[in-house]
Amino acid sequence: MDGKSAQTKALVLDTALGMFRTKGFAKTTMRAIAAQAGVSLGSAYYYFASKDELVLELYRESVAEQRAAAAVAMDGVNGLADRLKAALHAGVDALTPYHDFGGAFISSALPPRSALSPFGEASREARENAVGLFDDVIDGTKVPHFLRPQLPELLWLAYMGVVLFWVYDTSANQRRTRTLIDGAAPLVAKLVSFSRLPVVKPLVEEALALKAKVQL
Amino acid sequence: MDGKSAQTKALVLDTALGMFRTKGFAKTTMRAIAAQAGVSLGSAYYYFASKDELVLELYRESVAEQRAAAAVAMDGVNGLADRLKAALHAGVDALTPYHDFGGAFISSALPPRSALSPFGEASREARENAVGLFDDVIDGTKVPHFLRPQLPELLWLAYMGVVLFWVYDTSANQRRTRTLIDGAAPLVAKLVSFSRLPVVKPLVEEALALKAKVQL
DNA sequence: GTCCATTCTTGAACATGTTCAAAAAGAGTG
DNA sequence: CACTCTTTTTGAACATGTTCAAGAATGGAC
Repeated sequence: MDGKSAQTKALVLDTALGMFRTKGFAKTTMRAIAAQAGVSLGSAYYYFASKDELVLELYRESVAEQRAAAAVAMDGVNGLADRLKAALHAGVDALTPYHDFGGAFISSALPPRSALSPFGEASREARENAVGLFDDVIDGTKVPHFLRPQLPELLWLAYMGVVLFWVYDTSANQRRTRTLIDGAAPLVAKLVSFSRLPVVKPLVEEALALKAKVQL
Repeated sequence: MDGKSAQTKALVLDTALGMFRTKGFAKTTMRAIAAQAGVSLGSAYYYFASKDELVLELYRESVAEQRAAAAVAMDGVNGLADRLKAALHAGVDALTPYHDFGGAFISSALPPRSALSPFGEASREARENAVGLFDDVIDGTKVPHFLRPQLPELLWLAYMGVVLFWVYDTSANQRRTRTLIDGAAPLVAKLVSFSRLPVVKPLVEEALALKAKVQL
């Protein structure tokens, strides 16, 4: 963990991320990463146990980028619908460079055993960061208090769905995803606001109870 | 496509599926499949272009099993909640042998480019079968007619979510998934029935419109 | 039966993620 | 410096999915 080794690790990581961005995930070979970084294949594996671990770093970086971009985009914006819209668009914007290898990412990320799994231990920090993004979204909006504690996580889950949709979205500039965001954000906001109504509230409470009961 | 070749193909497939079930997906090698089936590696690849294609067959088979099992389980059961519950439990039951390599399956299945993608062309037949399952579920229950055409596909989407949850569910016998089904089925039924109410209906209609607008 | 085209079979070769034992470099101790 | 222990580096070796060119088997046309 000394100066020298930390430098090498960072060098390998930067090289890898750069190559992922330009060549895509599958086409970027561990050998090529090592060569370009000027270290041996074995050295690359000394610092990163697997190619997936490299992607995990990318994931962390991307989550941080998304949160930062979302914070900027929401600045001065009021109301849940608009804040949500701004945050999601900013998030997707930040993801854009990775669209081409989104499939590969999902393939590595979703399997439960994977270190990358958004639900797993290794990515807890990143996940908390991502859920925190939706804390930021809610911040300063009116949310029924019985919903408040669970809402960020629910929104994060929904966002995972949006990201999944985005991965599949081959329309130019992912326009369909934009349409989805523009349509879904006001819907979610209405749903949240309607959750106060006597007809709806029990339903929502039942759903929340189920979520708690079923939670990992 | 003659007698002989069809036989060889079926032999390879059966061998593969059997080995997937007993050894798991990752541990089952193309070489081992070929050897056990008594053909050369190249021959196996003559019939199946990739290991994934083998999994696609497994998927097709499994969907058919799920639908059949669900039909039996729903026999004589009335009401959306109960029919849904029965169908989902039967579906998950049919999936049980595959739980161990669910992760591998997802990893192969979800990437958009994959022949296996549940949303892709190659699996259209299986998907239609799966959506048809939820046609069976609705059959004979009271559903608001403005919802009726879209409901099977929506339920299928939700079911995809349940399956994803199931893949991650490491509790004994996937008990958490069972809990989820038992809780979610009545919720969905209530939601469907409430969708008639004047407060809720516009929301649902907006959601349906968005779905149509965004659809692939 | 002979010939040709198609279908099927084969195993070697390839690419790439990963492992590992050995060696080199570094750091601390006397 | 000499010795030892740890950290780092290395490239060969391995496993496995996949490709491919060459050959064998098959089936029809004449």
